[in-house]
Amino acid sequence: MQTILIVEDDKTIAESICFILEKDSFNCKWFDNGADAIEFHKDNEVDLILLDVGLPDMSGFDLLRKVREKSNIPVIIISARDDESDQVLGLEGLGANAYVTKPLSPRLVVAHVRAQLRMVKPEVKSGDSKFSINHAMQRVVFLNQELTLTPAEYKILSHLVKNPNRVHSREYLMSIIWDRPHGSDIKTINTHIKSIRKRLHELDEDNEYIETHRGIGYSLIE
Amino acid sequence: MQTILIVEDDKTIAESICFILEKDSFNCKWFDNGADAIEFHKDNEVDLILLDVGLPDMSGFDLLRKVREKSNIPVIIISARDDESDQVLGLEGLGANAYVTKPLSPRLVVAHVRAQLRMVKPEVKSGDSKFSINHAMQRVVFLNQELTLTPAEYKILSHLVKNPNRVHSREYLMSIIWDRPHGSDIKTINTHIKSIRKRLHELDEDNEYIETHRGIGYSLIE
DNA sequence: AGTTTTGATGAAGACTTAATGAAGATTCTT
DNA sequence: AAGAATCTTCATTAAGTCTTCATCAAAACT
Repeated sequence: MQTILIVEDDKTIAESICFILEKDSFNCKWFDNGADAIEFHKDNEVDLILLDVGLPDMSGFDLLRKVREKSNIPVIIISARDDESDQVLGLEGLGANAYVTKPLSPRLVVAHVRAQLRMVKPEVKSGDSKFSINHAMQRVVFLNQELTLTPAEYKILSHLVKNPNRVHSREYLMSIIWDRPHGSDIKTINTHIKSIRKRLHELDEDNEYIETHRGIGYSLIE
Repeated sequence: MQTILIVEDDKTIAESICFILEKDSFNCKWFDNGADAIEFHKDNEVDLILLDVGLPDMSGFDLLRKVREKSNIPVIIISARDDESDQVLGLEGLGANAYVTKPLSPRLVVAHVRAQLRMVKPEVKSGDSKFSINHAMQRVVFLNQELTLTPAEYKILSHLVKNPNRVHSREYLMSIIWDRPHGSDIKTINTHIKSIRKRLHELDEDNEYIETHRGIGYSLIE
């Protein structure tokens, strides 16, 4: 599931876009101000940002600049101003990837989102991974054996398998386990990772597949 | 040199876009009809297509369909019609990557072109630097090897890599390490730099990449 | 050259973060 | 409601990291 971050102070617009995106099975996260959005982006995996340039607390361009310090994900700018110089500044100078102007149709926005994500994810499916997922059975297959996992373990490991070779923050992994906010300790993840590692070691003692990234989280190595 | 294919029957528009693109050191090829453009695309390397949907001999969407049979290069659609359903059809159905409507400013078109090409070729690094950043893994890549860095080292080095050839004061580098004020000795930076240098020397003994600027700070030389 | 200032270096100790094992709490099943 | 499985928390240990300090080396200044 891909996460779209929408930064837009107009609740109506945000909600209608979210509605369509979620129907299209995207995970949609809305913020009505830049500061919270930056905070979220810092700790979470975001696949694309929809950004209104006219925010109450900071310029959308400032936000884009901040985001670009950390990642290269596609950013689609939403603007009321049909002003060319703004567009050029956003696109050219800061690396936004597309530009839509208000009034906008949610369907068009979703089309843009899809167009961008299609570029970014060329779906790298290589056959030589030691992991695969048996969706129907809700099992992770490791070295041709089906692992016996608890629900939480399955959620974490299958996500790691689907997105290998990148760091996943503990916060993000937490959000995968529960559907709704749940105020429990971040260290819970350590324990789940521990038990996943234990199960992997039962089938392959010698290798470490889950790597710890101090201060951040974990990644699965292929 | 990257080649842009322009398919546009309005000579004035085509010429002004070509003019700016070529000034921007793109190689620009113009066709006023779809058939010739398809012919050219078949036998030549094209990096991006600018496509007017209102062509005399065939629908731009038909052309896009033909192009997509062969390649996945970015296609930017130029349209006089500001009609949503057309946009969605082009973007979603056939895999266009961006959409601009007439009347269009050549500068904006170039901005879109750059935005798209940046996505496709993220590894174009002008001076083919020996450094790059693997965001997903939160690692700095040096001479094609991923460096093992502590969090503080990663923060410092990745910042230097993103902003090479300029001096960064110790104070500033300190501020990068911590989120909140932290009253510790400025000389801490020296120690971090020392250990970064040590790691770099493990992969390249002979060169010094981090330069000391007495009384100020450090810089990374590309 | 001699003095002063600034940076490099290596190592020790303080501090932070993660792994571990086990116990308690919660949820699910029967 | 009992029992089993699972999830979360906790205390402890282990590992890794940051900062400081003392000492040495290099550069700048007189």
